[in-house]
Amino acid sequence: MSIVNQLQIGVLKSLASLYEQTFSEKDFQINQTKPEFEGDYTVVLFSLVKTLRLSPDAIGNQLGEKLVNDYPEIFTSFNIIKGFLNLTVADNYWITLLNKNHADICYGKKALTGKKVMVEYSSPNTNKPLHLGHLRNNFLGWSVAEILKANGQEVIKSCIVNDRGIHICKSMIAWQWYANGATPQSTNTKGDHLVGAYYVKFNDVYKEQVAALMADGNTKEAAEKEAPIMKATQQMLVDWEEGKPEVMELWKTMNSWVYAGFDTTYQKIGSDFDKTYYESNTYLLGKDIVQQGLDKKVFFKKEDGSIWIDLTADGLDEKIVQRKDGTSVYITQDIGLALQKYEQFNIDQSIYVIGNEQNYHMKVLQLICKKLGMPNAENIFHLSYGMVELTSGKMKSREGTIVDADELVDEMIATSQKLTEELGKVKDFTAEELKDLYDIIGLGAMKFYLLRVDPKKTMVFNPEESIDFHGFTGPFVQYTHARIKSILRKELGNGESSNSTNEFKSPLLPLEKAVIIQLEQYPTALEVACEEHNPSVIANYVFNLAKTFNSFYTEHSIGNAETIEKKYLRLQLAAMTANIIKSGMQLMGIRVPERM
RNA sequence: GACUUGGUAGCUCAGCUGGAUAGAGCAUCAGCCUUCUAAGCUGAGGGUCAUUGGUUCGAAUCCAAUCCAGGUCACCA
Repeated sequence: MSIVNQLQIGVLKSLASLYEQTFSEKDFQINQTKPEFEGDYTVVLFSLVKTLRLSPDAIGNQLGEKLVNDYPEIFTSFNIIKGFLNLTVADNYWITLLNKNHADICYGKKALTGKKVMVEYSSPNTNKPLHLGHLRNNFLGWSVAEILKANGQEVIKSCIVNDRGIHICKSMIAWQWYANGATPQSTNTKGDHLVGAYYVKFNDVYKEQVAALMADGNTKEAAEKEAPIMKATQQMLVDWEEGKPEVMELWKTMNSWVYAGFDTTYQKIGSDFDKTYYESNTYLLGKDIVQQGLDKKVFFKKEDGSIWIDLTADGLDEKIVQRKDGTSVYITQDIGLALQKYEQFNIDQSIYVIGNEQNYHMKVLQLICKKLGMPNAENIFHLSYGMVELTSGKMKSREGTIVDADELVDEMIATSQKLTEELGKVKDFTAEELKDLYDIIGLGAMKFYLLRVDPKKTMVFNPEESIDFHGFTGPFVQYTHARIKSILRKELGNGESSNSTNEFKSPLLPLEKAVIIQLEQYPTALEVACEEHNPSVIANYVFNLAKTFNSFYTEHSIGNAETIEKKYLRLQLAAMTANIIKSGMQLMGIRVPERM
């Protein structure tokens, strides 16, 4: 149990016995004591004043007295300043904590809860390569999945691939017309980039054709409809739905190129999935549900035969669920897939990592599922994240300001290589070790940069800032880890960590204590990150821990500590810091090097 | 227009279930490498927490209104 929890319980018990009144944790607040005051944790007394009709000083004195008396192994002294009861936690409490947990690489992780969750993320389209926005999505989804696991949940990572539809046909037509049979092999191009290039080509040609038609006197609408390349694309979609062999073959071939490209990227960035859905398999799902919905009178049919749901009573609009020609729309297959997920995997919760532009759509989806009486419909959770913008504004494909994922990854790795070479600290590494190190640092910097911001918020990607490896960055944290490891190697060899059960007689120094207090908070940070589905909680935690440790590190020597007891204490402290840094960074998919 | 999210230092972001003098990184300035890795550390300057009003012993935090910015409101996905 965390120290804050223990204090909470202690205060509750003390209040009950002192005043014969029952309180709840919400009746008072516990904060970490501000550095300018003496003490470690603070109980804010104001909120108790009214109900107890006593002065803050009186309450504080009685409460402080009782706590120190009843829990001598935890609290050693207290002081009261202006309604704040500051308690000092016993050195022994911290030392015991260190002794017990310094070598535990699972510190903070929770036992299995039995809860089963699916996290869907990534959701790429097979007509263009991944970009910066996908990276935020991937890192977020992956990290949230790991955070849930660390909190004892069973997680299935899933991905829905958007592999069909008019946009896919666009790149297919353009390839057919202009590629002369070019393949990834013949052009030495990554498959997803090759296909993406023809998607761009489509748009260029389309624009030209529309302009030409308008010059001939057509209206804009007519021109957009009549442009030959668009007509051909629409015909191709019809052919695809009918399963016309040559179209299917082209579709399969081009998709296979894209998948090969995606695989390379996913492998590089460390994204993986337990289950992949393909829209070409799921787009017909949900059709029978439409009929059920009609029977249940959740849906209604309009005169033209289209089927709708009326959500106006819930403050939303009417929404179509099936076209008049009987074909299903986007939301229909989403309903079908949502149901399938629950049925196939028997999950308790379904998390969708999708951009906030789809907030309305996801609200509608959940509401429809509820109205249909689907089990667990209330456990559909949209993890809505903000867009990534550039310092110059939004990414726009038309203006060529899309930041390509592969290029960005390469650039980050190149930067880490350059910096590593300049610093020249790992000259004895083999070529293989070096390559691995550049990956660790470059990818670590990128993931940290994208995960350190609250997912809900729109964030700005600044290229110069992203390749700065100082301050609030992944490499800073990695560096702290490497420095600790270097000490541990020197002091302990490659053997076990220090596990001496010395009695530490000298009091903890402020910086020693500051580090241990933060170590103690890791389990709480894990819980918060889980509840909020928010990896930035971990990023901030791990950064602050590293910063505190670095202050300690420059001020006090570990190898040449004042006494042998101090040396062992500090070795434990360093080891535990390294373990937690490693564990926290792992939750974000970031590796930490032994040296850098 | 309706719904929705946001507005905190020059920039990027924490803090938001109300508590002590609002924090961090970058940038700027001044220092610290013959002792465990300087990708580090110490310090300085920099704020009308969008505005106005309300609730409260106490408001960046809660409520209301206003201003500004983003998103959505498709028989697109």
